[in-house]
Amino acid sequence: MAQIAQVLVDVPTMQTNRPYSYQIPVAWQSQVTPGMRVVVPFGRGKRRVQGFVLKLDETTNYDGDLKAIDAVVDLAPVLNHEALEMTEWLAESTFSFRITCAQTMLPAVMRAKYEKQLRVTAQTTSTVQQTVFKDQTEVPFDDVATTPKAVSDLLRLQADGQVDVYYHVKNQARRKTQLAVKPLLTSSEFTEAETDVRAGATQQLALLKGLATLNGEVLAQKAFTERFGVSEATIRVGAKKGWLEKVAVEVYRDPYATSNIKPTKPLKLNDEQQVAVDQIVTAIEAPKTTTFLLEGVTGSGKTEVYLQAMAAALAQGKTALMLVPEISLTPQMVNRVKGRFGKAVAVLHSGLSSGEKYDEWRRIQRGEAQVVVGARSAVFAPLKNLGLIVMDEEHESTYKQDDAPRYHARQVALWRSRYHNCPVVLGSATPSLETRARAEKGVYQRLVLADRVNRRPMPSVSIIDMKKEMQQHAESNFSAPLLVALQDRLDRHEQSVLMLNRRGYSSFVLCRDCGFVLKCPNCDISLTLHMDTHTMKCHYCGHEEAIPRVCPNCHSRQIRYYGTGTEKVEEELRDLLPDARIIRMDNDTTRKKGAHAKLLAQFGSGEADILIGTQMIAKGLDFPNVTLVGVLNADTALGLPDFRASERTFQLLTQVSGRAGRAEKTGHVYIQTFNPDHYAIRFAKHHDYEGFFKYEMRMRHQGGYPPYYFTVQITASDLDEAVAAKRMYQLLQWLRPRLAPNTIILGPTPKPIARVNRRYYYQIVIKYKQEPNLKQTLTTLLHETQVQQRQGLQIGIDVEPLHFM
DNA sequence: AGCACGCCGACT
DNA sequence: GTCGGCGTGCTC
Repeated sequence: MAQIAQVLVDVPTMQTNRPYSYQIPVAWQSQVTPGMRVVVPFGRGKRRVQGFVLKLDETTNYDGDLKAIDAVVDLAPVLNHEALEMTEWLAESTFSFRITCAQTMLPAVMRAKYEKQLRVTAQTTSTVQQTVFKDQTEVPFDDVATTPKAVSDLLRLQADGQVDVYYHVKNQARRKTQLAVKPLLTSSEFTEAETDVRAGATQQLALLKGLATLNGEVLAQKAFTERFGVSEATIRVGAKKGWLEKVAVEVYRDPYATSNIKPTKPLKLNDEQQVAVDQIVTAIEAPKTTTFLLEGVTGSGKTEVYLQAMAAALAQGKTALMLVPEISLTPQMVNRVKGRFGKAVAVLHSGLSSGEKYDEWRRIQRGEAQVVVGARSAVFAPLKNLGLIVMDEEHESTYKQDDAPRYHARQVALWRSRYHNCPVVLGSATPSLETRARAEKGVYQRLVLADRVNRRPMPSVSIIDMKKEMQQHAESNFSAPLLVALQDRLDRHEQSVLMLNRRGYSSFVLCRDCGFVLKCPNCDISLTLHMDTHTMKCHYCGHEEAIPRVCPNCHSRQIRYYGTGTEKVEEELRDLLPDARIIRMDNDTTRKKGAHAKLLAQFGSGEADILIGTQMIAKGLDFPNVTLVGVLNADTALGLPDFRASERTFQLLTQVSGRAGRAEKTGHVYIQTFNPDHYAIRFAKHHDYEGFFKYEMRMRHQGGYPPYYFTVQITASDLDEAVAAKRMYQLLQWLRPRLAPNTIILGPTPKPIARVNRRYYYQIVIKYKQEPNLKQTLTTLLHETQVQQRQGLQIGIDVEPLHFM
């Protein structure tokens, strides 16, 4: 019997990024298995932390005294064999801690919360009882230890044995239970009991009849009272008479319980779709680790291909995972999948409460759900026997996590497909260059849906040169042609969608006399005006202050807001088209849970003529009556110092164009831009992905960027700008001789937003073709910089970063 | 991370 | 002398 457990402890540092051996108490030796959470003592004090059992051993090569596991948190492993292996791989490939990776794979509520408490002991004197504990037996350490003096006093008391330090390791995961009625007699016994009750006791008779019909099954109390017309009071009487027992049964928090979803049937496929489905199904049945790139314009029926391929996986007795960008995980999308697969579907996205996420996760874990639809982190869904992984809109940057572990869901999906020996389908109308290039080389198998379902034509696109417009009209967000088109749609009772590209753009306050711009005191960026709260906010650190009435610099009253927010656009449009009914969708109006869906539903049912929004309206929505799409500022992202700016602009414009004319009415798109000749905009006008791909590949080749090179970004930040800069130059010196001669190192440069939260950021970008020792080199780097971490210097490594700013 | 240990200055 | 400041090393 294994008596030693290798435990990964919840202490995210470089030094503790390895398993520690613990003695398993005899009583638990048959119970503890790899993948379970445990509570272990760690460190010289009385600290206790949560940990994951990685493996069991008979022996250990640690020659000190082993400590023993304090508590076992789970009855069954929460990380299976696959997850444990994935932890190792993920930590190594993203340069993050194993414990962080393990926690990332689980619902947030399964992360332990720690509370340091002070407890009374037998030696506690009444004076201490009064001063420290008041009338409690336990107080939070931080409540008492407020000053250095108080801390040293407490330490003395602890040495005296007057107080005891205790760490609570709290599992936040809570199961929801419901009161239920459990019959204690058989049906015939209930029928017999009817003769025993007093004449006229109709309620009790109803209760007995009800209990008899249950045939021993447990039923929720609420359902029982409704079905049999018995009051709670009567149930209490029944419990007293020994007829029934009130029990708590576990229930899942089902976020979609009240929604009424109609079952859907598979649609008839066109030839291209059929070819795609056949190829994928062949790979599922083989089974074979194949990566498909399903390339299809908006409206070409990619989703139907996914659904039918997923159905094939289920038919094989396997499971299916479908990843969708957070933003397109709309009720429409969920309903479509739930309509096809019903109760087999679990949904995971950020809109769920933490309890709902936990319950959905458990349904998957227990094998009660065979289909998972979800955003980025759903890629870790504990599905067993995976038959297919689908990643819709694979080019979306939300698939990359911005903080540690900085993983890309696509990489995780590919890893899992190798583990399960199953195909992956990457779908997009505008694949990322990396993916499309791999398809070109034959690494991925390309499937193309060139036709739109029903042969609908693509919308026509007009490019409007805003430089010319500005010369002719006063400063306005709306060009003359766009306004005419909007008025025309109003007259014809058709709907319009207007998109304001917020990337690289914001409304800030500027003094027209001295040019002063109000900036965040902590960060290096201008504050954004929020009319809803009447404050200036920093989008990076959350700093908030009042809107200035006079310029803080020159005291002029000519301080105005500048730039464009959705609110300002809405205001202007109400002026220009007073009769139009307008709905605005942005972070402010959709913050509340369900607001997003509600606004879309309003627009869908024709309660408004025009929908104004940010990027969030570019995806997933499909309204047949929308015949006009306007992009107010196509090129704000083009000015950003990022080699992916063109790619993002092209993708966004193509995507938003797809919102026009999805039904029998043809659509028209107006793109307002200051760069009408930019290739990203020209190719978007002609819906020419191939043209864009070829052109952009040439640009990437010239610039030495992905997919021709791999990239790694190293960031250093410090409260002192000079320290951050100096360390980065030292790092460059250290790095250069360790890397191949043809590897390019860019920087160090201050990040475009150099200061965030009072810290100064510097970055180095490594571009390489072949660096077999890179992993080792960077790991060494992390180990060597950990000493300086104490002094406040933070080092971050991002493999294949998506944002270079 | 969080804790103990150890080495220096300024106080009862 | 000792209290407590912080730099350093270690956690099974």
